[in-house]
Amino acid sequence: MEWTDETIDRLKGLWTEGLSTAEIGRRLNISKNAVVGKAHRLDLPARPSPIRRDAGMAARPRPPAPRRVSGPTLPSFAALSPAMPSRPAAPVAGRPNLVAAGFSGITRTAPRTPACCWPIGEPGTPSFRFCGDPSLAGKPYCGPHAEIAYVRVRDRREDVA
DNA sequence: CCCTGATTCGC
DNA sequence: GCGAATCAGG
Repeated sequence: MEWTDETIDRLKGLWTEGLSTAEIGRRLNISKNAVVGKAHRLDLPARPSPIRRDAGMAARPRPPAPRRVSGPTLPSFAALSPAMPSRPAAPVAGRPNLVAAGFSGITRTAPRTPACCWPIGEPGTPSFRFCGDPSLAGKPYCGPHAEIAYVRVRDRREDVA
Protein backbone atom coordinates (compact mmCIF):
# COMPACT_ATOMS: atom_id res chain seq x y z
CA MET A 1 0.00 0.00 0.00
CA GLU A 2 1.32 3.36 -1.03
CA TRP A 3 0.27 5.92 1.53
CA THR A 4 0.13 9.12 -0.44
CA ASP A 5 -0.71 12.41 1.24
CA GLU A 6 -4.10 12.14 -0.34
CA THR A 7 -4.97 8.70 1.00
CA ILE A 8 -3.67 9.70 4.40
CA ASP A 9 -5.94 12.71 4.35
CA ARG A 10 -8.88 10.57 3.32
CA LEU A 11 -8.06 8.17 6.14
CA LYS A 12 -7.86 10.99 8.66
CA GLY A 13 -11.15 12.40 7.43
CA LEU A 14 -13.06 9.15 7.59
CA TRP A 15 -11.43 8.35 10.91
CA THR A 16 -12.55 11.60 12.48
CA GLU A 17 -16.02 11.08 11.05
CA GLY A 18 -16.19 8.06 13.28
CA LEU A 19 -16.42 5.38 10.62
CA SER A 20 -15.37 1.90 11.67
CA THR A 21 -11.96 0.73 10.61
CA ALA A 22 -13.48 -1.94 8.42
CA GLU A 23 -15.70 0.64 6.73
CA ILE A 24 -12.78 2.94 6.08
CA GLY A 25 -10.92 -0.01 4.65
CA ARG A 26 -13.82 -0.72 2.31
CA ARG A 27 -13.88 2.85 1.07
CA LEU A 28 -10.15 2.99 0.55
CA ASN A 29 -10.04 -0.54 -0.85
CA ILE A 30 -7.62 -1.71 1.77
CA SER A 31 -7.89 -4.05 4.69
CA LYS A 32 -9.17 -3.13 8.08
CA ASN A 33 -5.80 -3.99 9.54
CA ALA A 34 -4.09 -1.59 7.19
CA VAL A 35 -6.39 1.13 8.43
CA VAL A 36 -5.83 0.34 12.07
CA GLY A 37 -2.11 -0.02 11.61
CA LYS A 38 -1.78 3.27 9.80
CA ALA A 39 -4.05 5.11 12.20
CA HIS A 40 -1.95 3.82 15.04
CA ARG A 41 1.22 5.02 13.36
CA LEU A 42 -0.32 8.41 12.68
CA ASP A 43 -1.29 8.65 16.35
CA LEU A 44 -4.89 9.24 15.42
CA PRO A 45 -7.22 9.43 18.43
CA ALA A 46 -8.03 5.93 19.56
CA ARG A 47 -11.57 4.69 19.27
CA PRO A 48 -13.38 3.10 22.16
CA SER A 49 -12.10 -0.42 22.03
CA PRO A 50 -14.11 -3.44 23.14
CA ILE A 51 -10.91 -4.96 24.34
CA ARG A 52 -9.61 -4.42 27.83
CA ARG A 53 -5.88 -5.08 27.79
CA ASP A 54 -4.80 -2.91 30.68
CA ALA A 55 -5.75 -3.14 34.36
CA GLY A 56 -7.92 -5.93 35.64
CA MET A 57 -5.88 -8.89 34.58
CA ALA A 58 -2.36 -7.83 35.42
CA ALA A 59 -1.81 -11.22 36.97
CA ARG A 60 -1.52 -12.96 33.65
CA PRO A 61 1.32 -11.96 31.31
CA ARG A 62 -0.25 -13.41 28.20
CA PRO A 63 2.01 -15.99 26.56
CA PRO A 64 3.42 -14.74 23.29
CA ALA A 65 1.20 -15.45 20.34
CA PRO A 66 2.38 -18.23 18.08
CA ARG A 67 4.55 -16.73 15.43
CA ARG A 68 4.91 -17.51 11.79
CA VAL A 69 8.20 -19.12 11.17
CA SER A 70 9.97 -19.96 7.94
CA GLY A 71 12.06 -23.10 8.34
CA PRO A 72 11.63 -26.49 9.84
CA THR A 73 9.33 -26.34 12.80
CA LEU A 74 10.00 -29.69 14.43
CA PRO A 75 12.95 -29.81 16.82
CA SER A 76 15.41 -32.62 16.37
CA PHE A 77 15.18 -35.59 18.65
CA ALA A 78 18.61 -34.69 20.00
CA ALA A 79 17.32 -31.28 20.96
CA LEU A 80 14.44 -32.90 22.79
CA SER A 81 16.24 -35.60 24.77
CA PRO A 82 17.84 -33.36 27.43
CA ALA A 83 14.31 -32.58 28.53
CA MET A 84 13.78 -36.16 29.57
CA PRO A 85 13.46 -36.33 33.34
CA SER A 86 16.29 -38.22 34.98
CA ARG A 87 14.50 -38.69 38.30
CA PRO A 88 10.96 -39.59 39.20
CA ALA A 89 8.92 -37.02 41.04
CA ALA A 90 8.72 -37.30 44.80
CA PRO A 91 5.54 -38.81 46.20
CA VAL A 92 2.85 -36.33 47.13
CA ALA A 93 1.37 -36.46 50.58
CA GLY A 94 -2.18 -37.72 50.59
CA ARG A 95 -1.75 -39.40 47.24
CA PRO A 96 -1.07 -43.03 46.51
CA ASN A 97 2.58 -43.80 46.43
CA LEU A 98 2.86 -44.23 42.71
CA VAL A 99 6.62 -44.40 42.82
CA ALA A 100 6.58 -47.34 45.18
CA ALA A 101 3.82 -48.88 43.12
CA GLY A 102 5.90 -48.75 40.00
CA PHE A 103 4.94 -45.53 38.28
CA SER A 104 8.42 -44.18 38.51
CA GLY A 105 8.07 -41.86 35.59
CA ILE A 106 10.22 -42.42 32.57
CA THR A 107 12.65 -45.21 33.20
CA ARG A 108 14.50 -47.78 31.28
CA THR A 109 14.31 -50.55 33.88
CA ALA A 110 11.51 -52.88 32.87
CA PRO A 111 9.54 -54.67 34.05
CA ARG A 112 7.58 -52.47 36.43
CA THR A 113 4.94 -53.44 38.92
CA PRO A 114 1.77 -51.74 37.69
CA ALA A 115 -0.19 -49.74 40.20
CA CYS A 116 -3.69 -50.81 41.12
CA CYS A 117 -6.12 -48.54 39.31
CA TRP A 118 -9.08 -49.13 41.58
CA PRO A 119 -10.78 -45.75 41.95
CA ILE A 120 -11.09 -44.35 45.44
CA GLY A 121 -13.31 -41.40 46.19
CA GLU A 122 -15.55 -39.31 44.00
CA PRO A 123 -14.17 -38.62 40.50
CA GLY A 124 -13.79 -34.93 39.93
CA THR A 125 -13.20 -34.12 43.57
CA PRO A 126 -9.76 -33.16 44.88
CA SER A 127 -9.48 -36.24 47.06
CA PHE A 128 -10.15 -38.64 44.23
CA ARG A 129 -7.29 -41.03 43.62
CA PHE A 130 -6.46 -44.51 42.50
CA CYS A 131 -5.44 -47.25 44.91
CA GLY A 132 -1.88 -47.39 43.67
CA ASP A 133 -0.86 -50.53 45.51
CA PRO A 134 1.12 -53.04 43.44
CA SER A 135 -1.30 -54.91 41.27
CA LEU A 136 -1.44 -58.60 40.55
CA ALA A 137 0.62 -59.87 37.66
CA GLY A 138 -1.33 -59.31 34.48
CA LYS A 139 -4.19 -57.59 36.30
CA PRO A 140 -4.97 -53.91 36.74
CA TYR A 141 -5.84 -54.31 40.43
CA CYS A 142 -4.11 -55.29 43.64
CA GLY A 143 -5.17 -58.46 45.44
CA PRO A 144 -8.01 -57.10 47.58
CA HIS A 145 -9.44 -55.02 44.75
CA ALA A 146 -9.16 -57.83 42.25
CA GLU A 147 -11.32 -59.84 44.63
CA ILE A 148 -14.02 -57.22 44.37
CA ALA A 149 -13.52 -56.57 40.69
CA TYR A 150 -13.72 -60.08 39.36
CA VAL A 151 -16.97 -61.83 40.04
CA ARG A 152 -16.78 -65.50 39.36
CA VAL A 153 -19.22 -66.77 36.77
CA ARG A 154 -20.14 -69.60 39.15
CA ASP A 155 -21.26 -67.14 41.80
CA ARG A 156 -23.35 -65.13 39.42
CA ARG A 157 -25.15 -68.20 38.19
CA GLU A 158 -25.97 -69.11 41.76
CA ASP A 159 -27.30 -65.60 42.33
CA VAL A 160 -29.58 -65.83 39.35
CA ALA A 161 -30.66 -69.34 40.12
C1' DC B 1 -20.90 -17.17 13.26
C1' DC B 2 -20.77 -11.96 12.62
C1' DC B 3 -18.64 -7.62 14.17
C1' DT B 4 -15.23 -4.26 16.68
C1' DG B 5 -10.30 -1.94 17.61
C1' DA B 6 -5.37 -2.95 19.43
C1' DT B 7 -1.08 -5.13 19.36
C1' DT B 8 2.79 -7.81 17.72
C1' DC B 9 6.49 -8.57 14.80
C1' DG B 10 8.18 -10.88 10.19
C1' DC B 11 9.02 -8.78 6.26
C1' DG C 1 6.83 1.44 7.62
C1' DC C 2 3.55 -1.96 6.46
C1' DG C 3 -0.15 -5.06 7.53
C1' DA C 4 -1.55 -10.13 8.40
C1' DA C 5 -2.23 -12.68 12.23
C1' DT C 6 -3.88 -12.70 16.44
C1' DC C 7 -6.25 -11.27 20.44
C1' DA C 8 -10.26 -10.18 23.11
C1' DG C 9 -14.80 -8.41 23.77
C1' DG C 10 -19.77 -7.49 21.97
